[in-house]
Amino acid sequence: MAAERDGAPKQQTAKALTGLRDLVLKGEVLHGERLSEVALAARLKVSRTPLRAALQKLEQEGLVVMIPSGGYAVRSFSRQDVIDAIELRGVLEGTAARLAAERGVPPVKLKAILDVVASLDRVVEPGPGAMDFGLYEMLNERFHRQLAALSGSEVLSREIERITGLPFASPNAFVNTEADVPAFQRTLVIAQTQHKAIISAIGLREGARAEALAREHARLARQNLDFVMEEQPDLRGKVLALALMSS
Amino acid sequence: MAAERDGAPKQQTAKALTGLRDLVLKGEVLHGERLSEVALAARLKVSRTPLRAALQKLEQEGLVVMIPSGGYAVRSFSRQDVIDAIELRGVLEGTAARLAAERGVPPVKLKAILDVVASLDRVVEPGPGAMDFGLYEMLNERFHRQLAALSGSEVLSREIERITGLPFASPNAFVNTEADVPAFQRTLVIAQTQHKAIISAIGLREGARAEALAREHARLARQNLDFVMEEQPDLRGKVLALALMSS
DNA sequence: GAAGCGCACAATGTATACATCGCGTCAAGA
DNA sequence: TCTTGACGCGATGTATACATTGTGCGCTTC
Repeated sequence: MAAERDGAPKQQTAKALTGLRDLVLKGEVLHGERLSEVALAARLKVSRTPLRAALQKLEQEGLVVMIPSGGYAVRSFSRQDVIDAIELRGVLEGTAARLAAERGVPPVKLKAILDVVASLDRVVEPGPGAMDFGLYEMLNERFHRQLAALSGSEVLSREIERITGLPFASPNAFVNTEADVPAFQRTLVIAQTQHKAIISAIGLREGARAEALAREHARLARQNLDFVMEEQPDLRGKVLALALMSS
Repeated sequence: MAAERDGAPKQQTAKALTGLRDLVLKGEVLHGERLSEVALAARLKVSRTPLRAALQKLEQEGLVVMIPSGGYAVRSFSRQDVIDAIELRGVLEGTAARLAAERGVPPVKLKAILDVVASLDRVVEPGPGAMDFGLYEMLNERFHRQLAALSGSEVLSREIERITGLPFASPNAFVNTEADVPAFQRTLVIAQTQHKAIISAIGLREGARAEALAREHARLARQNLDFVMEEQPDLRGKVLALALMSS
């Protein structure tokens, strides 16, 4: 049959995409390993056509690379790559913050992101029970997405979304790890302070400050990376994204 | 036949890619127009499969967008989009310059880009004959490519290459126009001065200065854009890239 | 006459068959 | 024993056939 009976036809490529991403992120395919199209197609229960489309999209996302002779392989990231991706996110988000400050943002949008900040406050503040990390991730992602939108630049937002797609460059990349280490929980408080400062700077039209703050905010991720790599290497397994790192 | 007899099989997708890019850049397909796969495939003498691959790559490059209901359409860029893309190139190249300065670059690489600068000097300096704009474009592109490489960051270089792929964000976007307007030739002298200053700052490990200079360097493109749009609208036709602008 | 429904066409999304190219293996010769 | 060549397998790249979905037009009805 040309299209599937049960599953929703036309979403085969989405199925292949999410399936492939999972395989890569969970490390079920190793670095440099050549990705056999037929094997993957059989494994994901899709045809080769949507699978190749998914492979192409993953190449665009940067998770796989083309082999000169043909086909694709899982990309392996050096530690320097991870550092650079985090730095780049800081630069891009910094630019978004600066443009938002320089160009001004409509009050309704400012209010919306302030609401997110307030919600984050309630999550971060030490309460009786354990912190809801899932909720934190959701709100944190929303904050960063809205920050990108504040720039008013479609081009920039797209680029931020791209770099954020790299799993270890995501704003939430190290949140999972932090759940187990009490010292890490304090970094979330620091992050929240920076969130507030960034929005404050934008509201005051202080572009340079907003840019510097957003850059520094991304630096937090690098601190966490250094901590995981050098002081607590046993935590590496808990950060899914680092499964892609070669060294 | 499954593959072509005459042409090199496996390069059909490249053929479709370059052909499609030409069609879009030359404005032979209008903004928002739905791109019919069968029609394009027939026009470019390729099958639908490599054509769809090319369409997907062009979407990655940002020249076409997906239609929610399916298929692709030529993306139309607002003037703000063009401005933002230029700004973004400045930010990214600025980051490359800063990282190069902060991290240091091997002397052999510094020497290589200095050679390019010297060659540009010879092209820009007023001589008896007319200036060789083709040579300028080649050297200018090489300078910007090597500048990106000086950062030592693969991630950043890839991103710069991406944004530079947008025709109006290319360092050479407005060079063609300048050939006719004597006043524009002076901007090339200014640009060359900035080239030298950027490399100087990198050599002196002055990261902040290098970043600021590279940003300002991109600003030159925006000046040219403003000039074309507001003072000499008749020149718009000479800048191929601006055929993509809607307003 | 206008609005809503239904049908037919055309377009995309998917599956699969085919051709070519790269790579490994094996054998023969030096 | 090492090197070089050819052969075969398996892989990707390409073409095409098929199913489904979205869209536009015409008809019917109020």
